Amino acid sequence: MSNDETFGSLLHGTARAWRLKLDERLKPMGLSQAKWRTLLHLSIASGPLTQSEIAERLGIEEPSLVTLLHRLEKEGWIIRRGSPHDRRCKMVLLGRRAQNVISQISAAAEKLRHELLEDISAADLRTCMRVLTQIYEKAEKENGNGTMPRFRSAVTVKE
Amino acid sequence: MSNDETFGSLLHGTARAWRLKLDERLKPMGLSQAKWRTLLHLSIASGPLTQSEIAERLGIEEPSLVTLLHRLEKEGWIIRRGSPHDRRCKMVLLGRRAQNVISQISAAAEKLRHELLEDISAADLRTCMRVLTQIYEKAEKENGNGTMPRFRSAVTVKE
DNA sequence: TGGAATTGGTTAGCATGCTAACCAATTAAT
DNA sequence: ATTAATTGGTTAGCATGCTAACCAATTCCA
Repeated sequence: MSNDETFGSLLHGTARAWRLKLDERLKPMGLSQAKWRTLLHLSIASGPLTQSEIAERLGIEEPSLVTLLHRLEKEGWIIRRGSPHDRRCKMVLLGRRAQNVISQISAAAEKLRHELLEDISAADLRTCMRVLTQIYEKAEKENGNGTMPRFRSAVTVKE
Repeated sequence: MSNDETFGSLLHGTARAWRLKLDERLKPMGLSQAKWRTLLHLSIASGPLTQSEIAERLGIEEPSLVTLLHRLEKEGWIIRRGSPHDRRCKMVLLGRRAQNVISQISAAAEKLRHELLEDISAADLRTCMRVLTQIYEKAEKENGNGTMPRFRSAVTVKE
């Protein structure tokens, strides 16, 4: 009868476990996932980003980002300044405090990824990523939802 | 340099897309994911569950469940009643309203699962589930976290 | 060019998760 | 048996997500 939600549950649970694990490690430096992901995207970008650009990369809605940025700003992680070109926009850039920990964030994320994936063969990992990408694209399609994060040609294994 | 968070991001995004898709379909009947999952677990269980049992199955903390049950109770989905055996416990059972939609919930969940997975070969799906299970177990291990949902021998494909 | 549509950001109000701190009931230990 | 520890549930307070409604600036088009 298949009344358990096997795959969805597994997918959800695994994503959650991964997130919790990283949160747990980054908590000592005062960062949650929402925060460190924001900082990481800012550091990867070439130059400051607008809020809508950040929201799009994080895959969250603008209003969610607003409060997130409020917290980050209040805690000195980022700086917001108006754009001279478009007075609607606010450019977001990394504050002093953030610049000093970006490398630690990346390192921790990478270390965790390595730990969690080390036992998995490259072939299996590729298959898994391909399947996830397929599911993702299927779920996103005809879904009207314009704020999902984009994945580049994601089938690239770095282990 | 691998400064993007490929796998974690993909995992997270896919889980999110799946969840949003189902939420979207169940919203018309007044149900969010947290709610329908609770109802489904109650319907699967043989007899009423205590709150801590539900929390464990959902993989959330007790306090999170309290407010969730409050909402469900207020809306007539469930009933809470004290246990005669252990006066600390509250038994939770499905209300009238829920009994009438359980089958629709399962059907919608199953339909979505089918849609999202239909293009994927059984072998790939098995591989993917095995990988996810491995990651899950690794992430959960030495993690002290006692409230993660348990996955049975999850490598069973139902497509 | 001047009104209409779009875009960027905000606030308000809610849903859903968390931890910390607590009470009451039960169970374990001495 | 009485105290200590554990367990089930709650409240308080916060973090993080959402939609709806809104303002202001920009862009589009007739």
